[in-house]
Amino acid sequence: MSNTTSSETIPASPTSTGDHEREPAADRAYRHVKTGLLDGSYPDGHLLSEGEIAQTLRMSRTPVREAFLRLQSEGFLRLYPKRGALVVPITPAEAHSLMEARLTLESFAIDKLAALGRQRLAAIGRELLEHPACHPGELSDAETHEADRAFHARLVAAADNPVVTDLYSALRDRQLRITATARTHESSRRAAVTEQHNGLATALRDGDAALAKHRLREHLAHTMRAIGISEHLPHLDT
Amino acid sequence: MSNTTSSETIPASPTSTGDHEREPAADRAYRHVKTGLLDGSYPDGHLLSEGEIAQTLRMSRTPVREAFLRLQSEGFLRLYPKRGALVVPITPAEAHSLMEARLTLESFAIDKLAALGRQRLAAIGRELLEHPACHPGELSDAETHEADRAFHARLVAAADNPVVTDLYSALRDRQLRITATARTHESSRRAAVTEQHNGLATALRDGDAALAKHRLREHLAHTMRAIGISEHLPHLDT
DNA sequence: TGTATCTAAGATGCATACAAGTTTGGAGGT
DNA sequence: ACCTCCAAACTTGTATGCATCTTAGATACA
Repeated sequence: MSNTTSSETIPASPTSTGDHEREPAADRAYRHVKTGLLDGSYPDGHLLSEGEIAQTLRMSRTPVREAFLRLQSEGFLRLYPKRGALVVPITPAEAHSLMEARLTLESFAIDKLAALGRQRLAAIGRELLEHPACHPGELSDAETHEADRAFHARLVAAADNPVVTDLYSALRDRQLRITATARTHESSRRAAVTEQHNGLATALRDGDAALAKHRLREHLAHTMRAIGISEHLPHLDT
Repeated sequence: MSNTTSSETIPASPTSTGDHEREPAADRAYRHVKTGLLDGSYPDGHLLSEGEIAQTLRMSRTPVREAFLRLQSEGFLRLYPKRGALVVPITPAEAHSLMEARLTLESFAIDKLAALGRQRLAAIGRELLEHPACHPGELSDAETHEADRAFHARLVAAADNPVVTDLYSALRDRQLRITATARTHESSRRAAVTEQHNGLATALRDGDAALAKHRLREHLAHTMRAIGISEHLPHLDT
């Protein structure tokens, strides 16, 4: 048996190039269900079945099953053997936990950048000040959200820790579902959020890690208030 | 169509009761591959195929595929379309990232407990002082490792944030693979590790969060040194 | 009415078959 | 010796069928 095919030539592209030339069925299923989850088509506690989705998308259950597994690992679904896929109910407690986790990881990024040197903080601060999320403009709701996501993702990525970056992006997806569910009129918050982003980026540019973390915490607390959950967040520095 | 079966009776047990009465094939496949990954049977860069594993375990590719998907989501494998499953190579950089992430999450736990009140810190400190990981004893390597894992997991769980607890447990599994790969004679470290656990628990019991975080950082740095990676970890408090 | 039981419907778990992409190695020309 | 091309042997992607488990609801009975 020729099983031990070790140390081959390194495969080229793990992530698809983004081209959607005949997208795999599993990916379509994944996107379809996730979209439904995010826009509220599948409410909390809803029980999905593989066959149901498969029929809708005109494909077999196999790729749908794969999509379900992915969504379970991301915390969106909970699979019950022989029963179905439960849309994980969003409790205020979970939303709170998510926010705490975000605060933790973003604070880590700031701390690490600070440990790497004030100039690193300043560099990312300057970069973020140029970011769309720091400038009011006529953006659609979706664009605004995407800008916000990119802003925070950029900060975390700057810490140059791929493990943390991955964890963080998974959290953001979950939070997206929460904010989408608790439909708050984004537009009214928008000005405040832009201002907060500016404040955070400015603190970074000035090399003030403590202030940056403080403003980050305020920013997240503001979001929590907007979606109506207890805005208390622990202080992460002694 | 009777699709909208919302708000059903809440399903009972998501996690199997632990009984292994005819364990599902997918679980067997998962355990088999993960074991092979952890004990080094599948070295870095090895290319696994579904069929290979399926043949070994005398089952079809379907459950093996499911196991591969799970392992990919946990960061052990990287699936290449039509090519195979690559055993993710462990680079020193990744080991470092993992440790930073662990430090971040465990430090969060300490901070949150401190924010919840000194007595909460003390309570978990007292509990951890009783833990096997704090007492030298005649334990096998596996038992020692399990105790260590449980010790840290308990600390994180005490912060009462399920999201963080989940993230942390995933990280621990990945670290297990690293320490298993870089076979260091655990036994020689054991006394020192036990001492470090004691020191950490004692600091917690005394309500000294800053000292606890310091000792945690030292503890993790010690581990990093033992497996031969750069032991530099950022200070997470300003 | 209330309750135990049985049955049918619907769900997943897994095996199997086939389609399609990728790699590899050699035949054949230069 | 060195390309070029092609075919066979891999791989995964997906569809389909059947076994099994779960559960809701009808039915029979007290």
